[in-house]
Amino acid sequence: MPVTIYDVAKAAGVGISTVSRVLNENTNVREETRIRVLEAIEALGYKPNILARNLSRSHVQTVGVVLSYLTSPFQVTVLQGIERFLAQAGLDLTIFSLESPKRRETLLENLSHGRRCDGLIVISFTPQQRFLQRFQRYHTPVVIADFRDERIPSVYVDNVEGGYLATKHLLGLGHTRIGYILDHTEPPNGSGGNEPGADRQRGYVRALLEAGIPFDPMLVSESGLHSRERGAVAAERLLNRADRPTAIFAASDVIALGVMECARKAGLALPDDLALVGFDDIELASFIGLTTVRQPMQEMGRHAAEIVTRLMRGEKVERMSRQLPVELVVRESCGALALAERG
Amino acid sequence: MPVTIYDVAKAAGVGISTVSRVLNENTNVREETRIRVLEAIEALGYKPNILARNLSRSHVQTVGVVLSYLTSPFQVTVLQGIERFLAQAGLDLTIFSLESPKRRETLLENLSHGRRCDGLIVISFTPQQRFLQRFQRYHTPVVIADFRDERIPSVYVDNVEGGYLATKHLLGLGHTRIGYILDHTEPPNGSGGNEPGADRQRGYVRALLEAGIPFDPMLVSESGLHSRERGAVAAERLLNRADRPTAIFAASDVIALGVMECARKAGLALPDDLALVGFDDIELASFIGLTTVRQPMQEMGRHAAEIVTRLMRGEKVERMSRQLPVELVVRESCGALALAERG
DNA sequence: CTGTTAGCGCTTTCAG
DNA sequence: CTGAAAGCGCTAACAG
Repeated sequence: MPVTIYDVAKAAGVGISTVSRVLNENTNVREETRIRVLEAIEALGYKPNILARNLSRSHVQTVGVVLSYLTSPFQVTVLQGIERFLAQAGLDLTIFSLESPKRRETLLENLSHGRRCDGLIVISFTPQQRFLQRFQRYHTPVVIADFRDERIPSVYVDNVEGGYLATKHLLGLGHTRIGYILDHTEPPNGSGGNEPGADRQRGYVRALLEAGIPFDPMLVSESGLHSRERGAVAAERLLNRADRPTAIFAASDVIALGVMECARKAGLALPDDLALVGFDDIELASFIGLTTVRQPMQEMGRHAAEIVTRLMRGEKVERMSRQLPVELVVRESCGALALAERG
Repeated sequence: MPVTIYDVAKAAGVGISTVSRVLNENTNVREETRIRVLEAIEALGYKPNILARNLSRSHVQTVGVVLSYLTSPFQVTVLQGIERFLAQAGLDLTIFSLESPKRRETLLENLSHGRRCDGLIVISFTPQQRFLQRFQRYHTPVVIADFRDERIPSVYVDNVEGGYLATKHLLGLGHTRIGYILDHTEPPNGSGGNEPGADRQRGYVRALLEAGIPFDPMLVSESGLHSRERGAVAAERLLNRADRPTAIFAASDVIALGVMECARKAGLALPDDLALVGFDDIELASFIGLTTVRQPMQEMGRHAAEIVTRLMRGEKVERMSRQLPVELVVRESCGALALAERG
């Protein structure tokens, strides 16, 4: 029913390959013929069938993005950066949300087989070796955002530096008992790479040591996830101690939110009773006046998208992996939002 | 290079159509043969080529979601609901972010032509008639979330009721000068349908009238977008008046955030100097203790996804359009986050 | 420059 | 039940 390349060819009085040529902007077509074909296309309202084209070219003009939670402001912001780049590049973006670690396996299993996308961007984790190999066999480039892995192109920040900056700031404020809350130490599926949370901890420890303060493992708490609830629970462990810290460095703003919530319940006022520094600088941070370490989230996405895109086109990419800068953003440390007694 | 259906057929000593049959779980295959084919598939590590399958079946196993901003917590939450449903249904999800109204035209233009997705979910706006027709010609079902349009399946809430509930609550608190901030009155591209913001205003007016308070147009302010910044600007117009309102109903939580920011700058304490009610109940609302009208965002996404999916399969859908309930969630109205003087 | 022809890998009649 | 063969609509050699 729909008009095909044959209809156009017939209408223009040429062969289908000529139509294909003008469609693909191949130069080997006489201007005159080109016009004629274009007119036929216009007249018939012809639109190439993407499915057929995909099969022929064996690609799908799509890049996939694998992220763990659509609920994470950080990941969604990275996604924004990716989306913008891809949109102007004329590529489709399909998202795969993990939600559970087990889905990660099965998803990657599927993804690495069928040609569902021409390139893949993975946010905040690194796929296991076998998947990487399979993607390679299919010539599907994979790049990671927010995670550093020597094996594949990665876009990340200097998390050690970030942790250092945050801690240093707290130290500068006169704090000596500084807690640290991270998501988790162990990579969920033990597949190499540098966990951001662990790196931030290294920076934290380094700053401590430089200031002559011994590292106290009891001051580190794991939340498991980057979520407010879990952050609050992790904070509670720290804040319930007799020798509770006077300041906390949270590995993400979302966790910091949990800390705030916990502090509020405990009747601790920020920043007087408890100083707080987050990480990421999500949109919300400026609203609540949270001091944090800013990561260029959109930029990360943009770079990752640019890299996969070029790799997909077979272009040579100069810097396959890129480290982006972090920056400490000092705010009133939630002072603007003082506590009020609950009803 | 990769193993095809022919390789499997040869290895199993059958014809390719038989392999195809077992692949598609067609019953007309002798159990014995089936096993043999399955073994060959296993042995060769065969994976069907999706591109070829797509061309043959002329579909892509993908549904597209068109949203205006990936920065909108509301839309992202609806997206979550969609994603969950689609993932378990084994369908891919590709997202199209608008960002600018002009992109909307070109995007829909493209989308409505090529078979890039088998179904489409549009969030918070309604496509123009010509696009709808084109999608219909291609048998691509379109459903809308967060917008009601008689022409196509829509999932929405009773916004009039929502506005009524919010206003009624404020009235109950003793307020008589209640402001209303909405995104915009005019549909950006004048394409019919019921604008949520306008409906909420109807509920607002109704509540006012019922309480014997005349509707004052000067108490309504437009922000243009659902954004904190724009919300703050719109709030400023209201709050700068000599006869400023003592309460504000914001058409979204994000706008309410802007109102809070504005109030903070103006030195107004919530909820004492200014009462506030938002709309949506985004994740953040509970954190800051904002009273709001909850919409079941994930549910909206889920329903929309379910409807397109069934429509794609040619199934009959009982209720093509669905209205979901709204609910007033009373919180301390930001009282928990009292003001503190700025440095 | 341009037309012919052979696939891309799978689904789907249509005969056996 | 099963195989042969004809597409799906487009791209890409390969001859002119």
